[in-house]
Amino acid sequence: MTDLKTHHILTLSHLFSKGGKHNFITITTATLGKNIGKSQQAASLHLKELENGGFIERIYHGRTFSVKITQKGYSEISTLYHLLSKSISSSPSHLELKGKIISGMGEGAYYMSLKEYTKQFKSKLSYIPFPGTLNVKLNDERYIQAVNNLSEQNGIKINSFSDGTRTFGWVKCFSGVINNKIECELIILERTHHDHSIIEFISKKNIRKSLRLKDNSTVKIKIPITE
Amino acid sequence: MTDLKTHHILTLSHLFSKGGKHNFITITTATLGKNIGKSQQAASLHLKELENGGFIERIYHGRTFSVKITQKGYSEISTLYHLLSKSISSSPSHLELKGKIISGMGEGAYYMSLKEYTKQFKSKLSYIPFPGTLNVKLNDERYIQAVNNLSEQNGIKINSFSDGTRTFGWVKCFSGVINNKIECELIILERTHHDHSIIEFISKKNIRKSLRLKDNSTVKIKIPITE
DNA sequence: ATTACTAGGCCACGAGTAA
DNA sequence: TTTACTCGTGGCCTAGTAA
Repeated sequence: MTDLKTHHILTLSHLFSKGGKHNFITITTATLGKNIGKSQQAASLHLKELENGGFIERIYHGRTFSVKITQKGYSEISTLYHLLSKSISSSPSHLELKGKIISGMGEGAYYMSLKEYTKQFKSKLSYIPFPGTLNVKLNDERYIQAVNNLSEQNGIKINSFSDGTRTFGWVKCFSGVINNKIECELIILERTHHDHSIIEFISKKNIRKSLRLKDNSTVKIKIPITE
Repeated sequence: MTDLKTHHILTLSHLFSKGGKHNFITITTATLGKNIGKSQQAASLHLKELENGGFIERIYHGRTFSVKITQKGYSEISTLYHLLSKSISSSPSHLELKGKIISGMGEGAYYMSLKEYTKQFKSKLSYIPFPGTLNVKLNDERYIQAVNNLSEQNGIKINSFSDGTRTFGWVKCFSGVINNKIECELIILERTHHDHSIIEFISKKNIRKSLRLKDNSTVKIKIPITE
């Protein structure tokens, strides 16, 4: 009896937006119904229930009435608002991945060492990566999908370039931390189309050495999401 | 089919708070049910409906699953959040009163001219009021009730004092504007207990003269609410 | 343990309508 | 016009239970 029912949220919120917190506002059940996408009868019932619950108070002028939100009504909406606020803004705003170290073909290392890339790394990441990438195999579908989603976000963009013969694609970098210790960047390559079951990292340091990682070692990567 | 149903708000919001925006989170329908104050079955159904609606996506591992909020799910919660945000914060944050000018007994004018009051007015309102109060008769129950509510808020407090013989009560001031023109303060006196059908205003200027008001003239007062 | 089906109750809603 | 009643339908929820 004390809690606000979820189907009253829109109704109460509408009264709020009309200034019902401080003033008795004049409104008909028909227009209220239209505004909350329900019937006149539903609006009438909503008000009755809100009144019984102590969320609003009414003053009648013959058939019509004025309505005002009570302190209790305010705190209910306020509570909900802060609940959502928490959920949205202070929810763990990082992506967490787990996977195992594997050996790559030295391919990533080769590309990332090209001068046109390192120049951009230097200016955009403020460091020149250790020559070599760390390859991590994601063994869980949910991590793969999560990277998939991430890859559609805007990271730090390293532009593509051409040496006259061929084109080298863009690279998107997402800052993160491996095993809570080493700062690194997850790199998404233009050439890697959809398969993110193996991901690559670059860092200022030699990650493998710093963390004493071997093939098959498990690593945990946290990537903060900023929006 | 596209809109989020109100009874799913809590469910989705809970998934959010667990970090479900960026990660696939592992959760059982039983614990989810407990968290949203519903049964395990209801939680199961909610997830099914949210999935069908495209608000979440699931990955199954045998019987259990991981769940993640989709972009669509995010924008729904976000929309609701902003709706509430608008309702709460940018709702007309002023109290509006209407009433008619009446003549007082000169009583308020007398008290408010006492030096111990004017000293405090000078320091707390930055002006010494014109000697005389404007009395306004509120003829609508809703305005009276609104003032009733207001009187329980903290305005600018003018402290009570004693001259040795008797005590002069405190005065609470609420800044406002009469007829959109003259700045003034609604004063709530300690001695006025509950009846706010007649309210009094003080101002730097002579309100009656400035606005050419006579007895029975209708005035409109706006009092901003700051919280 | 887990998810999710079925059955049944209760409640929210809209149509019709009185006042 | 207005509010708000009654009544029927549909949908949300829980209990029980299968897998």
